Amino acid sequence: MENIISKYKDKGIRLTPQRIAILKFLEGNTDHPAAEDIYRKVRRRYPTISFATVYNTLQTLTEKGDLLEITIDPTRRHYDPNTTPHHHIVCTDCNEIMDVFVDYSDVLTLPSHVLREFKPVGNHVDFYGVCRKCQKKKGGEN
Amino acid sequence: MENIISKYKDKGIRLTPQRIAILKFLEGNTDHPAAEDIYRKVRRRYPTISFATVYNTLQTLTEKGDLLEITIDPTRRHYDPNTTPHHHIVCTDCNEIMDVFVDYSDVLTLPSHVLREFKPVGNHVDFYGVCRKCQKKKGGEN
DNA sequence: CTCTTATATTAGAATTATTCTAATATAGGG
DNA sequence: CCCTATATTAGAATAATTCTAATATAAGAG
Repeated sequence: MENIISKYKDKGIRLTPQRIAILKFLEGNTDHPAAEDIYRKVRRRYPTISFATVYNTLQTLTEKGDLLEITIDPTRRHYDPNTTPHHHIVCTDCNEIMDVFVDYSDVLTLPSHVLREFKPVGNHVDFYGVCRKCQKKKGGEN
Repeated sequence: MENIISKYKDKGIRLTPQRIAILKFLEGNTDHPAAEDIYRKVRRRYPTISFATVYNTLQTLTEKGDLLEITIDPTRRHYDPNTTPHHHIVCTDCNEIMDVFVDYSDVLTLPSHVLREFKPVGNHVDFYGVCRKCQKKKGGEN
């Protein structure tokens, strides 16, 4: 936590108690929370926190490059404090998301006619699968 | 168009004029339209069509496996009538989406600890880049 | 060709995620 | 300890999608 504070002291972002709570919740979190998950958790300690604060903070962190927005669930944005390049596998049944730490950048090459139209700046692989819990659930349905 | 009709005759989906109009709009379309794009277009010929009809039809087609939902723009779902496995590159500036027809399945392997938790069923690569139009626009900003 | 009914369409309301607003509060440098 | 630029807040606004329940119709049966 001290590290969080020192990390942001200079970046021109004010460390309010609400922001510190959000940062603490996010730090090391691998659950890929949505804004509402963060709101629910932080509200336990700061009952008057508003969604605007949560969204503002998430946007600020994203702009500073300390948070990634994950667009893999069509119903809501998820956030990932791990900003090292990595990928995700989502359960097609329950939408659980797991990290995939493999660097595919060498093999994800683009054909020249695409490169003629786009200057690539990054990539992200969405894997789809069925998690163990849902495999069991489905097996039981037969 | 005859092909569309015969294609759906048996599938247990009724061919209403609205659905035919949606199918015709989608057939061969590579623009990755959102529901609203489809609604606007079809409304020109069927001014009373409702969003419910558009969404219902898109869902039906998706369930029949004849349409793909693309989750790459956090603000809305896009649809792709090309159901052969392929990928997309999105402009980070204007959100234009272009198809990428490359089969990466051989190289997109997953580590064993992921395979222990998930049974993979597919994958999709999101490439991010800047399209030519926006490159020019940005160049002009300096 | 007409009847029948299961299925589709419709207008509009409801829901849900996200953004906006404008009034109030406060972090943190001086 | 002040000052003020920035943050927080409640609540309204917006926008995509889903729901509802009344009405219409595709298409198979006769």
